[in-house]
Amino acid sequence: MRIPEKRRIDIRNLIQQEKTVSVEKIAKLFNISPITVRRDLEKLQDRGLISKVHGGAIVRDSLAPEPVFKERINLYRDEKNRIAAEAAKRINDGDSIIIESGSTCQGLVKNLINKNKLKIATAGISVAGELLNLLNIKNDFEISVCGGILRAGSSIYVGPHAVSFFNSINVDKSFIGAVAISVAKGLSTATQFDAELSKAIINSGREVILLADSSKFETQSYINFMPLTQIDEIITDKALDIKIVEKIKKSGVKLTLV
Amino acid sequence: MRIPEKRRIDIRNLIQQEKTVSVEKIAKLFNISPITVRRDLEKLQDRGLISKVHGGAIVRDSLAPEPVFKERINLYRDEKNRIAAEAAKRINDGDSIIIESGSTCQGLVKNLINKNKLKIATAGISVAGELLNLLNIKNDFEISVCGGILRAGSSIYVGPHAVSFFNSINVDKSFIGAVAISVAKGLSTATQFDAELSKAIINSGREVILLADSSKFETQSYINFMPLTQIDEIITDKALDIKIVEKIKKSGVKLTLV
DNA sequence: TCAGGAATTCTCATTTAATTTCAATATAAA
DNA sequence: TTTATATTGAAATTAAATGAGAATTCCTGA
Repeated sequence: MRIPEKRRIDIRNLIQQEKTVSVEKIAKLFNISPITVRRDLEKLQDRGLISKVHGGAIVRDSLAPEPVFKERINLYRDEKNRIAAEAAKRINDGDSIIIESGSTCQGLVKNLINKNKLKIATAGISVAGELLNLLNIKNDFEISVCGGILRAGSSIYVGPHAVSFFNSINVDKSFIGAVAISVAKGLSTATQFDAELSKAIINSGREVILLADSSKFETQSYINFMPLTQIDEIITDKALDIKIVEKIKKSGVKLTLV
Repeated sequence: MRIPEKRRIDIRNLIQQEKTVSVEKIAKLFNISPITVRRDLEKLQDRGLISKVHGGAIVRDSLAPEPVFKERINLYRDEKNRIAAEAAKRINDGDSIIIESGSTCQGLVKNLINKNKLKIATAGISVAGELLNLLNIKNDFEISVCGGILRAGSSIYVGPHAVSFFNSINVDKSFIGAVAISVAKGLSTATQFDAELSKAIINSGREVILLADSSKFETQSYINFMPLTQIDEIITDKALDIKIVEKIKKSGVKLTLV
């Protein structure tokens, strides 16, 4: 059974992740004709979610004038901040933690200023930059970055080196973001690289806490890499659909709405 | 599949990075005709993103988005640029190289745009940022970053993880910078961490090329970690004292003045 | 200031992608 | 089941992108 609307959401997620995707590629991936792809893209554009361009589509803010860009950042900003602030409460002085990449996780860094003697590891390039700033103030932090291979447009290090880094460490808590979350199918990402890395990060944490705003739920990307039951706690915003809330609660995963 | 809009974004990023780019250069890099380049530049200019000038285009800085990593202030800028340009001549298409951190080495990155299929590794945080920008245009590059521990105020990753990364790779050429160079005592650094890392990088290169402006010579820092004879070639500027020149030549290390 | 050369613009032909129109199919509602 | 609505894809039309060559403008050095 095909659900066009679900496919559109997945297409949007793909574009968000890859920044630029051709019509041809989408058609092949979803097994639909180019004309249907174009119609999907048009619908997504009408909703302001992407920009349709000749040959495919790009993320909405990549070449947009300044004000639009700022607006986009403010989208879900409050939610992300509340989620990050709640997540920070789970961290005790002296903890060792992993912070994944993504804007919500990056927000968590700003909430660490009152903590002491943390050991923090990350694969996120901008998270690392943020942590480097923090280090000038909190010099009792030990900050590690995984290293690995850079991908164009990506904000994380990937590859076997990155994965083996996380395989070689154990931390009290892993804070992960997510591109797409489905109660039935678990977490999914656009590429195998991202999946491998997230898996390694999840396996390194004695406790795994997922940070995601409510828009990420009941969507899917390409590679399902982890059932939701591997997660210990999900922190999201109150806008989450009540049906999804119940499904998550039934699955046994602790859910916190802020 | 070509997406013209994606190419325009890349062109704009290139102009942001290089400040000035010629039509000819863009045409060659993106494999398009000069007339198409001009049409792209006109579109970008209409959006207020760049300024088209005779021969190419220049940045329009007023609303420029901030780079991921801050550029460092440049003393000896001309000298460093000449040294970096000369160093780039040592690199052939398909080479694997290591680029150490430091402003001279960072300048080398800007000179890689006409190379192809390079494998590049680095420990430098700003070098990595610069390479990430480059990757959007040169997607046949494979860029690895070592990872490791961050230190406040430092621009490299250090620690056993960083050292073991370089111990596990072999490259055609290592380009290293230097804090202090003495013909008699060799290279020295301020901390044991930096020394260990530089040692690993030097040992990983079949050929080791030292880039340093003339102010670095006949100075010493805290830890001597490597005799000068381990270096294959030194590239520096013409202001280097003639006595030092002779001493280096006598030591058997190839010296190039630019 | 002027000439020669380079860069740019203009016009046109070709290729490729996007849109429109129409018919068929699937899904949802009565 | 029947009807209405949405989705899909094929074919034809329209639009966009590209590059070549001629005409024009800009730049540089005498």
